[in-house]
Amino acid sequence: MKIASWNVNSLNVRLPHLEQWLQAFAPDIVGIQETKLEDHRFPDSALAGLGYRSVFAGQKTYNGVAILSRESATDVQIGIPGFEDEQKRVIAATVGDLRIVNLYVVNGQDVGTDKYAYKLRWLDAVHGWLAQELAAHPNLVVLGDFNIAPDERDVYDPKVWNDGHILTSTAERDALKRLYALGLHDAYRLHSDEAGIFSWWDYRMGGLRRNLGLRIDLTLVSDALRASASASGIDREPRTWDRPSDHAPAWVQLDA
DNA sequence: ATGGTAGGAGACCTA
Repeated sequence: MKIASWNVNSLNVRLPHLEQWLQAFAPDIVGIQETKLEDHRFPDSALAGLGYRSVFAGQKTYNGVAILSRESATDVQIGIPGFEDEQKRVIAATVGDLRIVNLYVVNGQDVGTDKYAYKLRWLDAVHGWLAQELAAHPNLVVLGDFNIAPDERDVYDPKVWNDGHILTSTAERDALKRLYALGLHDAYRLHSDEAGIFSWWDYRMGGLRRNLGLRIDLTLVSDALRASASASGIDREPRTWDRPSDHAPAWVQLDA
């Protein structure tokens, strides 16, 4: 069972890439972020033609999340319960015996801004909710664009990406560690301590060519799933295609 | 990285 996360940066533009990648990689479950599509425009019939069912929560221009799965999804939750938020950043669903939570974490703009404060508030709300989700669903996978690089191995230059920078500030990394403390594990780090493996490269400055990237797209598995997470990685290939998303898919393999 | 590119809306904002 392969489970993946991909920020497509506009599903309208990237649908051909998504279709090509679904056929090549053949994931069982995929969390998509930044669809930037209102629900009536979601291409669910095109994806059904490839064997994937879709649940989604979108809006015009920004944000937008979806879960694609070969098996049907049930108990769909949109947004963080009890947390008022106009931005469509969260969708969760049950697929088979797995609970899947797909997050498009707030970017935060710059440390100290209102958007940064919103990011920390938002992450705090996610923490409280995931504690409840874990209690109800021990087989939990939390995946998405976390907009946090967990540690120095996950950035191309720790001097640039330091405590004063969004995606790497201490408060953001501490918020991620609080999620780990619930009993969630970065699947990639279960099997690799390699540095310089990234999931996002800036469109500017030849970011991909020079490998100036960050690993901010994560798949977290709960304690109960930890032993079955046999492999995890990032599929860099779609980032090399013509007119790509700035993110590559991150994935985890769960054995039965 | 006080810079640059991409997407989408609509004559800037977000990333």
